[in-house]
Amino acid sequence: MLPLAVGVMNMRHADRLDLERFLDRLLSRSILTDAEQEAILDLPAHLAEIKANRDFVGLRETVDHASLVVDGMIGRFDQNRNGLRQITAIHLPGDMANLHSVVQPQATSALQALSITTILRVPHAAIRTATAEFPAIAEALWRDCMVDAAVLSQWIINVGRRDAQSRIAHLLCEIATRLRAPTVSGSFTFRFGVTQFQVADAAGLTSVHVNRVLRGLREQGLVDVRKTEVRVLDWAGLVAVGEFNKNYLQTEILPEERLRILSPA
Amino acid sequence: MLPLAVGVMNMRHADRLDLERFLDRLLSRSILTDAEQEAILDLPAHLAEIKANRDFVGLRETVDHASLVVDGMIGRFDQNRNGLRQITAIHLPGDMANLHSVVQPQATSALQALSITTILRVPHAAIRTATAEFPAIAEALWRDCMVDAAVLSQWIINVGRRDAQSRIAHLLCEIATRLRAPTVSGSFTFRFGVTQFQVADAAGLTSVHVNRVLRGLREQGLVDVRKTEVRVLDWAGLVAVGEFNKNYLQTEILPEERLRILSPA
DNA sequence: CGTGACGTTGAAGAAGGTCAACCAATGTGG
DNA sequence: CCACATTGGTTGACCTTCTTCAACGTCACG
Repeated sequence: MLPLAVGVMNMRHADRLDLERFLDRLLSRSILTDAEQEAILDLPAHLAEIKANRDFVGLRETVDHASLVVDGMIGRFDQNRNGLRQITAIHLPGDMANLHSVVQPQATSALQALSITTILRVPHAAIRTATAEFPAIAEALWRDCMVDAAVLSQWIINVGRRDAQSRIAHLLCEIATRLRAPTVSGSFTFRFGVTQFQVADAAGLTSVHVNRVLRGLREQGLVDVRKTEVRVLDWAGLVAVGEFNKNYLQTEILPEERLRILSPA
Repeated sequence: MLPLAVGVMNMRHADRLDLERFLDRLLSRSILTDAEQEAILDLPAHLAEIKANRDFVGLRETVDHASLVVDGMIGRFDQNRNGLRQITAIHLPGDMANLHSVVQPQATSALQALSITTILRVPHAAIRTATAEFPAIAEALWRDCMVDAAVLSQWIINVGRRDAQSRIAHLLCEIATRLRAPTVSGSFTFRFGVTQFQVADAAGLTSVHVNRVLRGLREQGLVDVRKTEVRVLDWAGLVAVGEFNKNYLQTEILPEERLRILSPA
């Protein structure tokens, strides 16, 4: 029996670590008391593994849990009548991929793993119980959804008003920043695991053109995008080409700027 | 003193009517008790008139009130380094243009009136008081923000994966539907007041191309877009060209599908 | 009756898409 | 361990869509 018990212990420990990452994200913008933080870490959850290119939430499906990304990447997909696909959002480890489903359980777009991905499913029921007891948690979750919305809105200007090179550079800058990669002025590397097809779906381009643009970026000494990793060669240059300004990601909110408005601490 | 008193009465009455429109919007998706509804109708507010093309919320500005559109149209603007502008969202009468500012007061994009517009400013402080007393109000507001986010995500597939004709047709269908214009199968008309420049900024095109596409739509007998109004000639045709499916707008939620999850009624 | 904002049109060019072929890496079954 | 299939990447030739630039038209308003 011992090995099983240890296994369960490890499992619970791992869940808590992943929830901690989500909690950190909330705490970077909102203020929560110790009891509230504990309530989030105590959320029940179970791990699941999703194979690449598999929808795990279908269009118009009604879900009863939110999905915390643990490892890998998830895309939100829509498509037009010709079957042309468009990724409208990308979710990275630590993100709750469909937090909005807590108040709006019917999905308006599909969720698909971009590469093999592990998620932690958190039941809506548990989240609702926590928010009912602690309204400040609802506020923190609402605010988190609003950060996602700000990212959506940048995505619109990206596909609407930037050329292919800028667009892809911006996308790479955003992912590097959200992954908290060490964006030093020189060169650094982060894991990627996304095909050129998927980049095309995110940028609203064809994979053929993505291929050519990536070559261009490589030849200019800005980035080298490989199948498994991205090697940034000139961060400052990439930021300039992508017109990237990380302000909208709201990752660097000072402690005194964090908010708690709907109920006193 | 009488005329003044009547004036004030009318003023208060008018405010309440406008808040009622906002409340109707909330009630179409959320369940609120009589007391909660009353709390929303009692929100303090004051009218303001905005001239066309005037920013009334600047980028990175911190606001202390939300803006309910009473009449006219408001656009959310972003722009790239070359000054190319992109409208990322349009707000119509009955919409709270920056409801998200309640939990996130620093604006990540600017708000500008598209034509002469009157708004009702509702102080954050009052909204916060109402949500603190009634958490279900917070839930309804959060859900409303999520509908806006679903619209943003459709906007991405619009600019990312549709050609100019589809894109503009989709935009017109969305506005007609959100205005609750009588979208009968035949022809009907709705007020517009948006220049071709602004349509171009919304669609991620140039105004020259918008002009040509509008001519094409007119010649196909689908719509006639004038300066002051849009005359839809063949709604079904326009919907087909724009690949428009109003599901994402969530305007037709049945009473039994409306939600109230974070606190009991 | 001018002036400015908006709409309209044409000609030329650039950005990106389409089609098609081929290559490289990985995985799989015999 | 090899033959083959599959997936993703690379490249070229050609074509379409949209942009750019520039001019001119038209309507409303002071």
